[in-house]
Amino acid sequence: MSSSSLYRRLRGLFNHSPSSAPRFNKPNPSPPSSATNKPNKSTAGPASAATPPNAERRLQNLVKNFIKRSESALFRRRKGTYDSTVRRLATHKKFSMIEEIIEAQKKYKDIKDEGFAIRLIMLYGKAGMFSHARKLFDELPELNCERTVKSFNALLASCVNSKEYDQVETIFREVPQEVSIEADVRSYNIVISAYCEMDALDKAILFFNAMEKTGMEPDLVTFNTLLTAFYKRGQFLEGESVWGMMESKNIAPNIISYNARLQGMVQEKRIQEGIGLLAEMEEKKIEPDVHSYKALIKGFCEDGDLEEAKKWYNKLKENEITPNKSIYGTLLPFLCEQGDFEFGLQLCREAIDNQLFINVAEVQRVVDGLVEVSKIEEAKDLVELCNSKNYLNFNLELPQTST
DNA sequence: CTAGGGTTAG
Repeated sequence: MSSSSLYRRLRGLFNHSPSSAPRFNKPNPSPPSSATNKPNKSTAGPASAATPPNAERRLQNLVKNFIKRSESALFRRRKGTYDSTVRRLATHKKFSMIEEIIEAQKKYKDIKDEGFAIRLIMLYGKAGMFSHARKLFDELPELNCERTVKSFNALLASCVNSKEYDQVETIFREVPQEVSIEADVRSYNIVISAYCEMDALDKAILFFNAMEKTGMEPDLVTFNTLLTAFYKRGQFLEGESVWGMMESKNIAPNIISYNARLQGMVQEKRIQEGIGLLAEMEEKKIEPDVHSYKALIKGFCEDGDLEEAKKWYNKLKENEITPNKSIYGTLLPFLCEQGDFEFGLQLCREAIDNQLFINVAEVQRVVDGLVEVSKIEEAKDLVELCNSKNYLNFNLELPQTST
């Protein structure tokens, strides 16, 4: 099938769908729109729900230390520290502190490096402070920082990260003209992913088509964005269309593409096809990962097939993949439902070995089940094991038994 | 600077 007929097919799908007006998600619940922090509610009354004084002081110290430490050039390369500090401040809605930290970075020569500037723009975006991101972007020339499509993309991504969805299109359309920058494939990908996040897949496809019309070639990321969006929402046929389009363009799917399709197949109850897809991945030397196995395990759990679910869990282990919390979260309730508490016990022990945060209710269910089948010693061991782990913060108890 | 992902808060 030619690529253009696939395009028509896909477009057709959308023309006939009950296409609705673009739906914008609610704006960020607390987008700081001005440069100043809102005064705390605590001023309105006695010690209420606002940041407690101790926490407030800790955060102030955090900011002070951060600014002090950022005098060191070595420190300024530590992206992770910047990320985690801003994330922490953002969860406490300390936007003026974030501004303080980021503005303090502008006095270092690093700001002439576009990469550094991009990091700061992205930090504002992740904190939900898009207007600050925009301001910094506008200031780059006077800070002697070269401004290319990369910082434009950072600005656009910040817009999406701050969930200022209604601004994305305007930014995409207007900023390049204002500053003589040309959008690239990444710019398009960011806008497409924004539409997908908004659940406006019809707009995503329209934009995808528009992109093609300008002669811009979609890449692997473009396709993965669309594949994930369709398959995740159970629009399997549309996903398959996109997959076919990707093939016709000779873009080789990677693990992300395959996992998206695998999840789509499982959702469609086409588990056997999914197993076939996993085999295809292996043939192509794209090693299935924890998410690939998770898809199959989930499928078999939903199918009530205990043997197959356990089988795929064992295959995951054979391939030396470390299960994550989602594997246990999928399997444990199912094992309890099926009365396989021994296997449940084994999984709990493993999860704890791996220091995973498992769900207390799930573990309690295993404990109760073990007692029900008179495996009192095992139940007791599990209770003690869990309660002894500080990180879990559990306080499990053995259910009463009639002796 | 763009794609998925079962995550603490400090």
